[in-house]
Amino acid sequence: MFTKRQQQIVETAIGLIAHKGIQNLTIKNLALQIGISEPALYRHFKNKLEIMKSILKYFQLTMQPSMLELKKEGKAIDKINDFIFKHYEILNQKQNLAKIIFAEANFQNDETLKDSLLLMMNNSQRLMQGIIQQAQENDEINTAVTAKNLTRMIIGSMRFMIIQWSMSGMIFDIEAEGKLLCEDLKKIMR
Amino acid sequence: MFTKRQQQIVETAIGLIAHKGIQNLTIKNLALQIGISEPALYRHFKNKLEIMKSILKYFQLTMQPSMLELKKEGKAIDKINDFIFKHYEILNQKQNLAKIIFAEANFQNDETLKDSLLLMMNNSQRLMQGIIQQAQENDEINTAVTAKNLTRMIIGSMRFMIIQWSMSGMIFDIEAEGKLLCEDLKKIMR
DNA sequence: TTTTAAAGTTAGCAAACACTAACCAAAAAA
DNA sequence: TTTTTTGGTTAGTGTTTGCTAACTTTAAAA
Repeated sequence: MFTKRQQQIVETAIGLIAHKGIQNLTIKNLALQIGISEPALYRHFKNKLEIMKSILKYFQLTMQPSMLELKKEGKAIDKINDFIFKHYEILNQKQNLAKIIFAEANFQNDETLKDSLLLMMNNSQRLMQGIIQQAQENDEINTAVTAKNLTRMIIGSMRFMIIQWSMSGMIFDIEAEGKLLCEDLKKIMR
Repeated sequence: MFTKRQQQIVETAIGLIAHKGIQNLTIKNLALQIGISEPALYRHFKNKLEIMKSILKYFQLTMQPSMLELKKEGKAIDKINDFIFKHYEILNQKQNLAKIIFAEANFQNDETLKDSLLLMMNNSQRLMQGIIQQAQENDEINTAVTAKNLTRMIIGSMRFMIIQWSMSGMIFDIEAEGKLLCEDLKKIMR
């Protein structure tokens, strides 16, 4: 998928955006940070847009393990529980990624970027909603709240917690706090 | 607070960011859109950073009516209900603002911007959490879920819905959908 | 009526931007 | 061993960026 150098470039790019926003991602800064010249970057990526696209691809690859939790066999509640845990575990390991994964604004300048981000967002939302819907039919999850809104509460609260975490300078333990959130989410699902 | 021209500049700037991200907000684009020359802009704002700061001020002023709903006297559930309704009503009227109000990434390039955005975010969160906490003590709201996490679910689901709305091209009726979300949020609070 | 201040103009500047041309060294393939 | 490919380099391109100098018009104040 990515060569070692390409992965380094993508990860450095994510770091630059995480630190000072998309306007901080310039070819010059990227080359400087890595310690090679600007033209050398173009041996690994056609242009800046391709780097941006690769960041999204990197998102997808990195978050795949947590998505897979939702695709396993088993009880809906357990799948959602494992999804949340995996999610926070990964983002705790890749904190720069946590800072920009929900910053859709960074990918608004190009239509193809915007579209593929929307696709990723819709995929996870649809998957979660499908699981909840089915579990509601099986009487595993409370039907008082619609599947759509329950999905919004779960994903929304997860996202919001991650944003609070990254904006506050990662001062709290996201995995511990995520565990507590997960417990409370289970309560409203029953 | 703002002169007419300043307000026009701020609103146009919000429109530019909403349309193609922060990288689309340039002095040239701004002047072009308004129909004046670039140097004319500098008669109204010292520099670009002051325009960015004014966008945040404009946020605050615009969302004040919905914040005030939380400061009224009355039942917690009613206050939260009115807060949600007002929120969606305002953002439905100012759709460009809806597109960027939760796009924290746009204000990451400057420390002072980042700080004042964090302050605004924390304020609304603290206010909401305080109301819920008190209502839990009065047995008005269910204590099964902690006030902190209930706040995350409410604000998180609201934010997520607005992001879905703006990214999907505003294809659904946010006020109607917000009403349904509000009903479901009330259910989990009881 | 004269003076002053506010708000506009054209022309242009230095720095930053994404990217290219041309060349070179080292490693891999033939 | 020769050839080709890969991944670097220095130097430089044209364009865009935020912003300024200097001048002009319009309207309010004296």
